Amino acid sequence: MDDRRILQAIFKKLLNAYGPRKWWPARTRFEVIVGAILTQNVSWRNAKLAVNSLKKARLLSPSAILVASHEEIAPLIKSSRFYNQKTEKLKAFCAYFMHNYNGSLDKMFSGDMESLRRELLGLKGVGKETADSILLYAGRKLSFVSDAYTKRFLKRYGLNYGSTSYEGIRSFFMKNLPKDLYLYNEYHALIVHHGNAVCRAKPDCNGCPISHLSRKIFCSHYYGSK
DNA sequence: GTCCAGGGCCTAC
DNA sequence: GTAGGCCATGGA
Repeated sequence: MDDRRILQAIFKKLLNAYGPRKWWPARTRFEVIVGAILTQNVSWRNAKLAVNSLKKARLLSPSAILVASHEEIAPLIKSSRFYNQKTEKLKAFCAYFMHNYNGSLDKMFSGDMESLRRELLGLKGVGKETADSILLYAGRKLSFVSDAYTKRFLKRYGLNYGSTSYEGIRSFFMKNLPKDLYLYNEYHALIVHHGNAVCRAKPDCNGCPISHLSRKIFCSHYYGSK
């Protein structure tokens, strides 16, 4: 089987086993962006607590975040860890967003995807994973999200012998998957779910829905090799 | 008590 | 280009 077929077969098995993950769990596109920043290196549970605190304080809008002081925002997002840095990241994004797009998500996402990606990457606090999450889950753009889970996933199942850098992994998926938003959306979410909830809970691979598809049967605990 | 989550920045080499 | 320190919560 070539890479395309393997990726499709794995997706079908994951989707069948776990069902649609329905990402991103947010009510609005702006909430997706805030969540993407707040979930950096912290569990989604803790990030969500912070999002809800902002919402409760009526600070879940670009203009409100821009006007509010650091001292107002930071305590509200304490649960998301690194709250001082994340306060500045949120304010930096909102300043950029209001200044360049007048607070219009439609306007921001209307142009060329790769140039918007470069723009987002130029912002303080927006790295590759966050930029791609924003593009895919808030902008519905065909930008595949890679991360540490994806890297371990490919290693474990013996895929992608090429570059294992972030960009290498991203383009591996984008080259070998049909250009389908639903597929991009669910694939990343399923990899995270599989690595997080299942492989970590059952390190012996008992019940793993895709180990039989692996080129390199490697069922020891893949979290041992970050 | 330890470990680690849906990272990114900065600096040193 | 990459390795390491930093940021500094909350649940298991």
